[in-house]
Amino acid sequence: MTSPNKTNGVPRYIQIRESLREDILNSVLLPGQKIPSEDELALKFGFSRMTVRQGISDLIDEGLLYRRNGVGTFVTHPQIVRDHTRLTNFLENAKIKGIEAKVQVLIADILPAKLRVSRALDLKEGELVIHIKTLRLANGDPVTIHDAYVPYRIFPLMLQEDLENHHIWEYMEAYGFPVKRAVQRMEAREADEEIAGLLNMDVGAPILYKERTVYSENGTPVEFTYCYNRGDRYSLTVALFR
Amino acid sequence: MTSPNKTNGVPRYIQIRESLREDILNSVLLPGQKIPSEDELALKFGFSRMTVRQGISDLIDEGLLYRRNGVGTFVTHPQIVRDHTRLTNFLENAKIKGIEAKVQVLIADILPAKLRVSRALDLKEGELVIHIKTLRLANGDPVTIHDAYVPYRIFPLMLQEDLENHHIWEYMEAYGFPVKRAVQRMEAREADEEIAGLLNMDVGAPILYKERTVYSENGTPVEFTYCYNRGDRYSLTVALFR
DNA sequence: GAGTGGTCTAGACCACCCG
DNA sequence: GGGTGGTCTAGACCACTCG
Repeated sequence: MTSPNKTNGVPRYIQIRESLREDILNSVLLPGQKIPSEDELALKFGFSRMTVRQGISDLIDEGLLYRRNGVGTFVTHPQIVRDHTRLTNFLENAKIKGIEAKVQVLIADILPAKLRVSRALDLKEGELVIHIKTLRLANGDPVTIHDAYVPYRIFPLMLQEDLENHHIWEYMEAYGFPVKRAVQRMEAREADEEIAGLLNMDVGAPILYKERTVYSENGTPVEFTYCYNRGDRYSLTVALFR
Repeated sequence: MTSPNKTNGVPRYIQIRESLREDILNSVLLPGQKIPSEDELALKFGFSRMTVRQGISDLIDEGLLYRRNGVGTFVTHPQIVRDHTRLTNFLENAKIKGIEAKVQVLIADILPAKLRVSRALDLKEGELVIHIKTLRLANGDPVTIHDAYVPYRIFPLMLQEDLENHHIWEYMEAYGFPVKRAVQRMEAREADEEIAGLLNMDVGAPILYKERTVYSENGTPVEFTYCYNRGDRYSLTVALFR
């Protein structure tokens, strides 16, 4: 049942990784402390050093450990809120934070892409896009307006889906285009009349304006969205690496 | 001169990596295209497969390639502006974009940390922090105000440095605390009188407000900064991953 | 079944850092 | 010099995907 490269069906580098992670979470290994050397771990687990390295590398990518050449591998100080780096959607986010989320579809139609949208989605100008405009409410208060565009060619049936209770990303994954990354540009703007009306705020009040392009696993752009967020109800946290 | 694990002093996995990168940049390998299998590459370069894998893995981390189990390794569609994900500082950024940058120090003093700052920097309340307030100008126009706080305990000599022509991160690295990551929270706000005056804009105009905590390699928080960016002159681009 | 990536080994030598 | 991570080998078997 168990193949030679696994124990209990779990790859060895994952066993090492999870064992180390547990030691860190349970304060067996403390922040700043050196963990056992790769040779020691290899000996202790009875795995080869390359396998140990793979497990450690995963934790380094996660930011839980860091290596210093010629010195050792150490536990990172755990200050950082590690999430918020992740691309999550409105419904997921609300669930995590225990907020009652609601999505109201304002517009759902199909139209030819304008220049800006076609560029972002790598389409010819005028190629059809699905346009979904939504208002998002948290605990009953409007916080965000989304103007989303997705290529009709890739998702011709998107408008038949339940867009108020499921996020389009779920459907994108089902259609074979799992969402993988996004690039977003933000700036501060004043609310115009339409935005102010929908978000229930004064004209001229500050909003966080955001343009976002979302890409699937293979790099295909699958969504371009203009977002308007209430300045006083919405903040965005991101992590950057050097 | 050349050690057995290198050729021309360059590690083999880096040779493979850069060779593949060049092929992608020069469109020898096109977006969506399958690259040669790991076995083929190993044969072609005369390196072992594990070494080839290491080179490929780097490019996957960069987002240039992606693997599909049992199928192959493919070139990502190159839409994404890959940088902007990186933590860069004002001076570096300006240099890249060819903007003439200037930093004006408004305040540089030492004082006890208030609650917010002490929390972010993991200090006791009242512990000393260095406070550096700067105005940043791009091509002569003010765009950003920074209110930065760094732990006095770690960088007692920071105020002796040339803060207008060098970024504090350079000194942090020299002191053994290389900057590695940051978490920042953003929202849209209105300019108050002080901010409006310094940034040469109207009171009530939209600004992009940002709080940032910067961490060094080992996870120590080394800087906490309040940033006020002109809404009409400044936008921030970030990448997120799922 | 053929081809591909995923995992793993049991070694090896090197470069780096520290006392 | 001794310990550490960095790089590398020449194989191996497995799991997955596709035609």
